[in-house]
Amino acid sequence: MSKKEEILNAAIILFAEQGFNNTSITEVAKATNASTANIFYHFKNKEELFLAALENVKDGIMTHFDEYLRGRYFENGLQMMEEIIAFYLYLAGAMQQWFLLLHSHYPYRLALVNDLCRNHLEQTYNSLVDIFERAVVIGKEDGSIADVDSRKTALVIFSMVEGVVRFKIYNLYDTGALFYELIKSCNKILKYKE
Amino acid sequence: MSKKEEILNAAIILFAEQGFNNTSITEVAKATNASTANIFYHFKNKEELFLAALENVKDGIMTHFDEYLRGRYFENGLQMMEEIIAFYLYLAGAMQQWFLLLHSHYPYRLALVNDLCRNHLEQTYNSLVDIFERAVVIGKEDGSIADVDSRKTALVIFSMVEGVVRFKIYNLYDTGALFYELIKSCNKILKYKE
DNA sequence: TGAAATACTGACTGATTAATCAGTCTAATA
DNA sequence: TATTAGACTGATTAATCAGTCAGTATTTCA
Repeated sequence: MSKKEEILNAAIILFAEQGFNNTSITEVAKATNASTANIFYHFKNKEELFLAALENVKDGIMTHFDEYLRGRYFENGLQMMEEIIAFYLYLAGAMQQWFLLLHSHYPYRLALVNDLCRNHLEQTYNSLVDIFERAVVIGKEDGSIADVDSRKTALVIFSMVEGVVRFKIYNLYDTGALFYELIKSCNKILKYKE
Repeated sequence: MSKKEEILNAAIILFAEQGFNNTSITEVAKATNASTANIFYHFKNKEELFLAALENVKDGIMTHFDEYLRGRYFENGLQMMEEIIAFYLYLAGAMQQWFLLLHSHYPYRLALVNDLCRNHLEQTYNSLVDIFERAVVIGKEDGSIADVDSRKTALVIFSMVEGVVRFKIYNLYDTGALFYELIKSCNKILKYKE
């Protein structure tokens, strides 16, 4: 791993755990045995380091999902949705820094004035909702899912899962005990037509 | 309004919009035409100011919900749940600063080392989930809601609503268009037994 | 080997930070 | 009117911050 990658990985963890404004360049430097000047050699300024971290998180999530989905066979759309949710919750636990970074307020504030930041966030979320939507569309075709609005239903289920992820990474509720309830609720939303 | 209350209100807005670490005491002072020294006269330090802000948010949410629920009549538990969700989303829009503060990472990090902070967060969320649970229990009694696990179902629905609130305050998706889908999904979760 | 490009550092700067302190103002009361 | 307590301020501090710069290692390749 190059020094640049090392700095980037340390930045992701520190920004995620302590926030952007509470993480100093000196801390990132100490964590990687680099000088502060070296960090500014690899990254123009602190904001650009954060954007690189956010992009890295985006790529990481996408790569993991692509790898998970590639070549995998699902019985039907409903089962696909269940497994996607399970994988999403697994990933949020295994790569907690990524989701802490995505759940922090800073990038959303930055996105209001920085196009690159807005693009990273949009791409991340749209790709994820797309995966959820794909499961709904497939399920509607094979009959395992009722005739619902694919996009909106995918969004509601995604927001439900994101709510649980937030409880998990913020230590609010024991989400392990909530998992089966989440899957059951998802099933009801998808199976029944109202 | 006393100077102390004025400072507290400004602090809530600034902490919510910019985060704890990105808000300086000087900013709070400027916003209230006070000296920085005066802020430290009313609040021991910056952290205590934040805790006072968090407590104020907790009290505000509780007061608004108490007022909303007091004397109100609901047809049945299912309808009560629908109206609670609608009110929660209304409140999250009207008092956006409160929910921005509650969704920021800082208080959850502070809660790990500060009992008072942990208590504020626990009280806030437990009170809210309690309200959701009450609706489920009432609905199970009057037959409008199926025989589900009251607490867990309340938690899943609450996390779904919190997910949508996050989308709303972070400007991620147009949640107005999602509202009816949210209510429909909630209905399915509560009406059907699996 | 030597030169050029890349990677890296120590020392520094001006700005900003939370917090302190000695002392002033104001309003109520005795 | 004199006393006093609470509210408030200006000036200051030591520490920390992001970012700069001149110069030194290290690597690459002709």
